[in-house]
Amino acid sequence: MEVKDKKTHILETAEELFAAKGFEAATVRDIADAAGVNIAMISYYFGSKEKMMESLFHERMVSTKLKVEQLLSNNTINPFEKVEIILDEYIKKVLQNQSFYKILLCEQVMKKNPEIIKLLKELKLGYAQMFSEIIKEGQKKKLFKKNIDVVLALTTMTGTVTQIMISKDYYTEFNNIQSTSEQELKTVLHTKLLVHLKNIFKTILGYES
Amino acid sequence: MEVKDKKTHILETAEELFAAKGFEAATVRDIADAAGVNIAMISYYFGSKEKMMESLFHERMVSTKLKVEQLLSNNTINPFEKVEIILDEYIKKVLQNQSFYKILLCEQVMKKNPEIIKLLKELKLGYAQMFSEIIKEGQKKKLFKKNIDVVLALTTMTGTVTQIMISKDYYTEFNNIQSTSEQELKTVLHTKLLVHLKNIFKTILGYES
DNA sequence: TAATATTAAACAAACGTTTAATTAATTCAA
DNA sequence: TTGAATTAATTAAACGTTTGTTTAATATTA
Repeated sequence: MEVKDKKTHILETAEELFAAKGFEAATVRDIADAAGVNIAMISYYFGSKEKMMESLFHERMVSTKLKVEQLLSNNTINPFEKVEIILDEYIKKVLQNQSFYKILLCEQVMKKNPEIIKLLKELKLGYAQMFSEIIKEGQKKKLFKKNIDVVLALTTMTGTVTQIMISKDYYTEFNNIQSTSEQELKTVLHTKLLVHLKNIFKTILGYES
Repeated sequence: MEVKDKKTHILETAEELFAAKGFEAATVRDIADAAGVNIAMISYYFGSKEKMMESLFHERMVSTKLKVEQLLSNNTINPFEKVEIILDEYIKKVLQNQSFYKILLCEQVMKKNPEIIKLLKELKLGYAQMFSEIIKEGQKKKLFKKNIDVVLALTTMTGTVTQIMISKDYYTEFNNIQSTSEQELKTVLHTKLLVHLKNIFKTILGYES
């Protein structure tokens, strides 16, 4: 196996264990064993357990920014359709990368690692800035109402999706959903979340289709 | 100091440290030092660190149930007003007990302690059941629309409020809010959240005032 | 006097990290 | 293309700390 593949493999293993047990409870021995490598390889490759976590965040947060900027500059799509795309992409992203978003959630609670806090802040404010421009565009075209609270709107998006992720067992149990596969459940949740959030955002933005 | 006061004091100290550092990272020495008691007192009073955490959950989750049942049986309040009261109470509760709700969030992610999972499940399903009855009442009176997704609605409530709690720094920074005190910020957030969620719930429930 | 509360010290186990030795891979003049 | 020289990867073992918990002695209260 190539070096980069091996690093990636360790990082993916660590990601799952961090999400399942938490950063402190997931020991380097756990991770090394699960990844099938010697315990010393973690210091060798990443420097330390903490830096391994930072590597994970760098790795996962690079892919987020690109698509969005293309979306912004596209003038053939109307503002609410852009919002719909953002909702769709975000839901997809969270459901497909649940482990990372669980870690992200806990890191937001603790705020312990300064490097991660910095990354998170960039991401959040960047996201808000971008969303803010879409809203301005919609307001200029008289499609959206005035005085929209950008952060509060985004909070409802991230909050709702994240909350479903960590409590989907209750969702399936309360609604008597017997999904055959995990992938099928994701599809159901994606659809329901999208409809739900689209309606909410119509209200938030004052948009009438 | 009385025994019960001392236990409570240790539990409150532990609550803050669990929220700030996470369960694993907050050591019994940290907690004992911060509480000003000998380290052995934690095993003496609670049995273990894990049981101390369970004690905390028992303590904090008792107070939740009472008020709600009174609300349900009150026939002088119309269903949407009941929803408004639930929103108001929930926002207040989270903002006033942020440490506990941070811990709660992380525990929902990890799902490690079976005793806590059990408590959480009871609480969540109970809450959904109660909310479901209010909705049925509203539907019977033709105030609410049909086919309302109870869990998804509650998810937006808990998700939005929780998310604001863990990212209020971004909220204040993006909106240039220079609050003089923490209490004042809570008041502002409470008001904004309540208006925001009321509007969302009008949409979700199909309620027109 | 008996039960309870509190203490400092010690406990074994587990933690993240490092070491020093060994194996594998790469480099490059002959 | 070969084969010694150099670098990189991998290992088992050990490192010093720190972990949660317990002990046995002492102080306090009932």
